[in-house]
Amino acid sequence: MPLKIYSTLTRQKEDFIPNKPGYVALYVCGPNLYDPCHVGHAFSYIVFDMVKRYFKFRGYAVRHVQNFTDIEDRIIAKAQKENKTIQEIAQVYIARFLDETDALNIERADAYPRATGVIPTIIEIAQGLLAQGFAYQVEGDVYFRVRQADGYGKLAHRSLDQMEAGARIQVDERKDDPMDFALWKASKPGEPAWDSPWGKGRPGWHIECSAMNLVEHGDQIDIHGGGHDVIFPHHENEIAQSESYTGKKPFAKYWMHNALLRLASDTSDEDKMSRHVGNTLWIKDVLARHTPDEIRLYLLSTHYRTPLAWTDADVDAMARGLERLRAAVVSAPEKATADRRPPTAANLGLNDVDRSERHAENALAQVAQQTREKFIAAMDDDFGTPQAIAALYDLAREINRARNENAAAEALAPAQATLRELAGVLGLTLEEPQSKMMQAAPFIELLIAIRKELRAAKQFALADKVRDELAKLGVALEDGPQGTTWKIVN
RNA sequence: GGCGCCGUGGCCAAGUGGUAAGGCAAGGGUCUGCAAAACCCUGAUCAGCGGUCCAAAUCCGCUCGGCGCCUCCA
Repeated sequence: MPLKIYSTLTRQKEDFIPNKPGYVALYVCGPNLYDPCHVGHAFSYIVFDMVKRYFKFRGYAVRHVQNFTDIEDRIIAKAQKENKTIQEIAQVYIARFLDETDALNIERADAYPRATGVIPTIIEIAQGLLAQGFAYQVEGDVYFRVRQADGYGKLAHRSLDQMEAGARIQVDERKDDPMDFALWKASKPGEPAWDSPWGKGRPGWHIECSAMNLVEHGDQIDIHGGGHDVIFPHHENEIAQSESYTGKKPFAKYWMHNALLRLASDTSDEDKMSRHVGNTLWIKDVLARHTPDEIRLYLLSTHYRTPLAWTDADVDAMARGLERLRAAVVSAPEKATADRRPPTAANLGLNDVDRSERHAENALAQVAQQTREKFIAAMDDDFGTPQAIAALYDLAREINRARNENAAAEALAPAQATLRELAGVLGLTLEEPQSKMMQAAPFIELLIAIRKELRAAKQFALADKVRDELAKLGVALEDGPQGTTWKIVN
C-alpha cells in the first residue's frame, strides 16, 4: 500500500509517486521576515517537519527547501520605520527563526534560499515570460497575464470570472486584467532596488518562490507545502509563473496545506492567528510555558488539515499524557533484576518463571510489532498523526503493564526502543525537560539514598519530609517496588 | 456575492456506509507504611429535522451554530 497524500490541487488523497524513485523534492513556504514567527508558523513548520521525518523513516531521501522572503512591502516599511536596511531587519528575524525552530526540534532544511539571493533568476523568469507573451511591461513594472496561463485558478478551484465578481477595490487601470499580478515592480525613491532590463526595481510578491524552486530543485518538485491561507493567490500564482515559464507540468506534483491555527480567547472570538490582526502567540512566549515535546504532541494530536484553536489548558493536558509516554521508555532502576520477582514466585519452579517471562516478552514484542504496523498505516493515510499517537499510547500501556508484572529490563527494551523510534518520527524526544535542576541530580540521588535508610528504619516522618521538601523544589519522588525514581515537575 | 471547512462523551480528538480509536479530567479498584506513578474497571449513537439504503456519525437536502479564503498572511 502506497503512502497517500491529500493534494489541494485535486482535492483528494492520491498515491504518492515521486518524480524520482526514492527521492522527495520538498518545498515549504517560509516566513516573511518583517516580524517574529508565531505559533501558527510553528504549527506549519512542525507539520512539514513531521512529513519530512516520516518520508525518511519510510526510506526516502528528502531534499527540503524553505524560503526566507526578505524583500517585501512590510519589510521595507519596517526598515524605513526603524531606520535600518532590509538586510539588517531580515538578519534579526532569520537568526530568531533558526533559534526558535531549533528549540522546537524542527530539523533544519537542506537550504534556506533568500529572495534577494535569486534576483538574477527572477529577472530571467520575467524575461522568459515576456518573450513568451505571458507577461507585459508597463512603466517599469512587469505583470503576469493571468488569462494567458493555462487553467489559472486550478489550485484554488476558482474561475477568473467568479473572482471578478468579488469586488476588487482598487483596480490598476494600467493592467490588462484586474487579476494580473506583478512579477517586477519599479522601485520608488528610497526603496531597495536592483538593476533590470526595465530599470531599477524589485521583485513582485510571488516570483521569488518560483525562482527559488528553480534554483534549488529544478523545473518540477514533488511536494509544495504551506499554510491554507497561502493557497490563493500565492501558490496559484506560483503555478502560473512556473508552468508558463518552463512549459513543464505539473510544477508541483502534490500540494499540501495545513489548516490554520486559531487563538482561543476568553472573549469568545476565535480568529485566525495573524500578525496583521495582532492576535498572536509568539513562539518565544509559548516556549517559555511549554516544552517542545508538549507543543508538538498537542499540535500533532489533531490532523494537520483540521483547524485547531490553541489553548494553554489543552497543551497542559497533553503534557500529562506525554508524561505517561515518557515514563514508559524510562528503564527500571538497575537493581531491579535482583529482586524483581514477587515472593509468590518462590513457590514456582524456575522453569515456570522463565517460561512465563518468555511468554510476556513475546507478547510485548508482538504488541510492538502491531504498534509499528498501526503507526505506519495511520501515517500512510495522509499523515494520520492522531491515530499514530493513539498507537503510541497503546504501546506505552503495554510496556507499563509488563513492567508492573515485573518483566526484566531486557524484556522491555525492544518495545521501548520501538516507542522511542516511532515517537522520534513525529519529532518527539520523550526526554525529561532540560533544566538547570538536572545539575542537581547527584544530590537528589544522595537524598534518595538517605531517605531509603530512613524508611528502612521506619522513620517515615523524616522520609516524608525529604520527599515533601523536594516536591516543593520541583523534584517529585516516586517509590516503586524496584526502587525510587525522581523527575522534574513544573 | 463566489469558493470551502467545521459541529462526535465534562474537555481535546480519530473514525467518513456495517452497530463509536486515543488523550485529559472524573468515579471505583489493585499495588503501597503513606503519597505518587503505573495498571484494571466505569461513560457518548455522533448539532437538529427530513430523505436514500438491508444498514449512516459516515451519502443527499434543509435548518441552526462556528470558521477560513477571495487583499499581505504559515
